[in-house]
Amino acid sequence: MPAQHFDKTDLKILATLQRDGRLSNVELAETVALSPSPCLRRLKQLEESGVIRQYVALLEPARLGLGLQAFVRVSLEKRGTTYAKQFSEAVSHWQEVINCFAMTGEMDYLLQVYFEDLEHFSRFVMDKLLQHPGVADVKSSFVLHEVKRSTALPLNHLESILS
Amino acid sequence: MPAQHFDKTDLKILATLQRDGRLSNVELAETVALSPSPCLRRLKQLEESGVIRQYVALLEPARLGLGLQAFVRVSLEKRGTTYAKQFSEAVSHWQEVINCFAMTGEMDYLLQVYFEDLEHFSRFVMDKLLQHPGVADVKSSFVLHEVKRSTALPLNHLESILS
DNA sequence: CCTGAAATACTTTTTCC
DNA sequence: GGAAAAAGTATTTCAGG
Repeated sequence: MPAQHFDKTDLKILATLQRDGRLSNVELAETVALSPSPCLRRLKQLEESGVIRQYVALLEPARLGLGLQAFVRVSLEKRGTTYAKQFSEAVSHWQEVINCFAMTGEMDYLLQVYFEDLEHFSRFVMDKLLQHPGVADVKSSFVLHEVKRSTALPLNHLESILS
Repeated sequence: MPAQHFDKTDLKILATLQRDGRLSNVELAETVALSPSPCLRRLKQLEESGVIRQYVALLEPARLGLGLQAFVRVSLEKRGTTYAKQFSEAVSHWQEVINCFAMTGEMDYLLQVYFEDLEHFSRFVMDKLLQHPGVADVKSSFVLHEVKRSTALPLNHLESILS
């Protein structure tokens, strides 16, 4: 699954949809300087190839009462892969956890989590994380403010590949 | 900007759009068991109130040649707020940086970054991060694999508020 | 591989109940 | 909140360059 062949127009389409995922095909075609039919052809191809994974609405955490964002570093006791599997399974069910990555370094997992307040956070750590079998260590850092928040991946490294 | 008043239908709309941001109003209305007109009324209101921040397409990093994901913890020398402002400004221009948070704890900033490979990563650290005035320390961890990847915020904590 | 045009099908929007 | 009508767009296909 290496990078396929994209031309400039493909990259424009991807860049545009990363900013506004609700554009109609006609609007998209305009912004990438193409007529609707080839634009739609390309779009379908990009969707089917899996480069475009999903279209989503991004919500504002603060407006939903989720005023506290944190990153939690978790390490597990090493007993084969049993704990790891269990932990992955549990994480996928915990709704506070938006993202979870298995990491290199001192900690095994990095969790990105949202909470209403510190009490909510405390319950999460006490009742879920620390109750979970194999969890050896938990360290948390809280987000003071968001300097940059985005979902858009860089694409310009692909521009050099094409003419 | 605390949580406004949402009823069950509002929450269904938000939950649905978090999963599929391209649904038309008619489709959305069907899935939340409402007719199109009140559904559109609610949607517009949710958009204008700012709960819905943006609609985006999510791309697949691996398909774009971005096989290396990392979290970089940065601390700055403490000299008033000058360095902090400069750093925030720089970060917003660095395309490798998807997210940047000012944090509590040992490190001042946590950066989520994507790279083609280790060489690309190395250039970023050497040429950008370490060249930047005031950067005192840089520590990196790499993502081994994604256990959970999402953009959907939890909403069920709001359900208890309503009847 | 793109353009343009034409037909078809939907969606949005509005008004009223 | 629902229904229906009207207007406006989008999608899709096809012929042609």
